Amino acid sequence: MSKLKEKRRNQILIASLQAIAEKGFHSLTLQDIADYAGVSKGVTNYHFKNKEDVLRHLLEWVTDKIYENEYNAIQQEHTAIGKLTAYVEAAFSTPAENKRFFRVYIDFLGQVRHNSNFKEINDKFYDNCWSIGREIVSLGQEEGIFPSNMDIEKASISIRSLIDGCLIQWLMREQEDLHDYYKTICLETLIASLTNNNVVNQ
Amino acid sequence: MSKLKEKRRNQILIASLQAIAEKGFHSLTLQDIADYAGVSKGVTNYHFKNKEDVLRHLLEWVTDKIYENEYNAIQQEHTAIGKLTAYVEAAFSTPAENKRFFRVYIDFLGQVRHNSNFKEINDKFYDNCWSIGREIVSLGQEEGIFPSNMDIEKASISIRSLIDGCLIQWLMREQEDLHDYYKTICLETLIASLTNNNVVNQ
Amino acid sequence: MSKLKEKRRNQILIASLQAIAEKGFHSLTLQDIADYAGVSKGVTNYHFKNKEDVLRHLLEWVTDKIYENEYNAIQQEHTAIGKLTAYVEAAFSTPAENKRFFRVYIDFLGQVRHNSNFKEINDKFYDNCWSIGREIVSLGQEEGIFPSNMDIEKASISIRSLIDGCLIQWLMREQEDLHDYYKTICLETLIASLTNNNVVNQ
Amino acid sequence: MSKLKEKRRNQILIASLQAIAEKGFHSLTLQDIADYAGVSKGVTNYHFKNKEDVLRHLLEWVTDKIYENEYNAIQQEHTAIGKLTAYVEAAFSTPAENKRFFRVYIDFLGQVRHNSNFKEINDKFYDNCWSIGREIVSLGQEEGIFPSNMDIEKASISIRSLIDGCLIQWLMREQEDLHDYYKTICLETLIASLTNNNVVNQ
DNA sequence: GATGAATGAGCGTTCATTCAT
DNA sequence: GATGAATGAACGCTCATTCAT
Repeated sequence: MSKLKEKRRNQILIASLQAIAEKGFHSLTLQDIADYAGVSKGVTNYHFKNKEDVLRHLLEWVTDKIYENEYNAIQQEHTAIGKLTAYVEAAFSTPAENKRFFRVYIDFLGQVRHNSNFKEINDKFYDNCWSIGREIVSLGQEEGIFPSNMDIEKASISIRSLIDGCLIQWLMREQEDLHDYYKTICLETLIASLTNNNVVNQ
Repeated sequence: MSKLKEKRRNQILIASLQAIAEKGFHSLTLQDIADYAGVSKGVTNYHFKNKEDVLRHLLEWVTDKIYENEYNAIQQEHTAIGKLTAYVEAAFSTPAENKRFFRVYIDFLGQVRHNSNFKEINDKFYDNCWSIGREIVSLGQEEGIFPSNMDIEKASISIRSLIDGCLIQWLMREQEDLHDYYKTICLETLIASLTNNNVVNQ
Repeated sequence: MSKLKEKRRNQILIASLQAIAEKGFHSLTLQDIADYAGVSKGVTNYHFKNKEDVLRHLLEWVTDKIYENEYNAIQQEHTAIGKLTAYVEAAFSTPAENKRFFRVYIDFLGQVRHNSNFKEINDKFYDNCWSIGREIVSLGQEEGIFPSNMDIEKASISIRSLIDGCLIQWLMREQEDLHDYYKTICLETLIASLTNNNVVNQ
Repeated sequence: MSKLKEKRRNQILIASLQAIAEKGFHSLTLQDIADYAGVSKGVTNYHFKNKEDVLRHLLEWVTDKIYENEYNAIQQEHTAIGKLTAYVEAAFSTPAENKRFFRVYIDFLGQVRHNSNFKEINDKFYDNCWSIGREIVSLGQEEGIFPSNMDIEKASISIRSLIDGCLIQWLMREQEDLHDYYKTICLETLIASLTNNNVVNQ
């Protein structure tokens, strides 16, 4: 595929992201995408097989972006707590960024069970998230601040679950000023659960 | 409102629940509702203002059901751990029940930000959930198994976040056999985070 | 199916027939059908599965009408030549009627190879036509005016082929005044071929 | 027009013929033509005014090909029956060739009445066919095997009608193995009708 | 000469909503 | 109370045509 075509496709994906972020997943029309991209109605179908194809690529793009952002963040830190903090910071990002990306992601969740392509992409996203969790937990165990008998798989699953759960609850409440509050809750709860020596996650 | 009218409305709501559980939120048509309810197409519009009105009542009904179920469960227990366990057990319910109710609830989440009625209902649901959390955390502090300086508000928020996060991740993976696994992870993580004496949730 | 529904469906079929007769098969839109039927655009899809379903029923209706008309005509006569004459007369009908029905039929022919439903209906039409031919040829042989060793199958095929060939050529020339001329040619050629004692159709 | 231009136009016409033969007249797109011709999408509009212009030239090309083939065939023979046989042989050609050319021709028939250009081309084709018929009938009368009082115009019209009628019926049945059967029926019927001394075509 | 990205009118189809019965 | 026929706006999608390169 040519550079130009690739650029056009990205332009359409970004337009779709913006359109969904503002108008919502379910009311998204091809006309919306065209309008946000500043092109004509037919362009989307010219560059993508169909609307579902756009959404699939968008989900992949969004989850990749979220993961990359989080992955890069934890690489900057070299302690378990440092990485964990960076992870949560990256996941929460800023209120604006979060709405732009994570809100669109939530819209996709409802579609996962109706679209195996979406499910596949989400499964990959989970895999990526768990790998971040494993990296943090392993390091914490090496550092001796996390119990050595802690089940890494379980822990990484619970980390992502709590992050998603907190983000969703924050987003649903639509109070931007609670952003820091939820971020703190998320991080504190993670630290508490991971550093408990009466660990049950075994 | 007459008993008959009330009965008809419930019949329609249950039919809608079933229809969404099987066919999905976005492909739900009034014809579907009528088919599942075994009535004619016009009935829905006769008993509800419009489709959105049905969905609003359904969301209310579903969140009430989820809450009631969880509330009743914790009333059976009289220790913090007992109540917490009962809470998670009730939230996870059975795979089938969970799909029936929580999957529909996830479908609604994407709509919350576009519909203030939906948001209001979800806010009420959160309030209810937090009250369950508060009850458990308070009792745990009285029992002395949870740190006395733990922030009850934060703890109750984190409890619900983790439950929702775990449920969503489990549902998205579509592997029924992981139901117990996720339930265990959820409960163990909650206990670990709540019983940590190096508590940071303060 | 109720009487009323059946009536509506017929109304739509007749509207489609008229629309195709005037505007052509390929430019026919659901809006055209609605306009000709004097109803709204959605009606067609309410009473038929889709556009193709309308066309299928229309082809069946048209071929049935053509056959019935021809069948009834030959029942009025009791000699081979009388029946043959009646057959050709009925097939040519009047210029107006012929345009209304046979022109639409020609439009369908191009679709037969792309639609097995259409092919099935056309095959049935051919079967019906051949049965008329067989009846005439058998009677002619009994009367002794057609060679007794004439192959009835072949003869009935050639009869319908000539009728269709003449009708198509007449219709393509779009000279209404040639209607009688072509009808005469068709009948004379049929009689000539069927009464030739140096018969080769054996 | 330059040789190159002429060559390109022929390339496009042949590609169109192939595309229609395989995909059908109504689903033919300019993209199809480009694909079959192995050129880019814009080429067709560069060498032809528009799509209809391509089809017009294609119809002309196809009818000319059919006629030429038939004309050349009868020039090889020198008796009426020989020429008639050669005519029918040429018209039926082989199953594959017939599908390639005559099936496309049938697709055009439905358009004739909506496009005066198409009609003109078809009228010319009929003229050519009738001239073949006249040549055969005249020779047969000279040879004394066809009645001298036979109407040459009528006879030539009936000859082409039967040929087209038989070809269409054979094509519609989509049974390749009936090719010889229909060819035989066509020829035998023609001979029977033309050699009948009780001739009515007068 | 040739390309193929872009356009936008127009298609078939869906479906919430209305309303006569 | 209940029905379901009818409506028509709005959707995803196709494709002939245009035109900058």
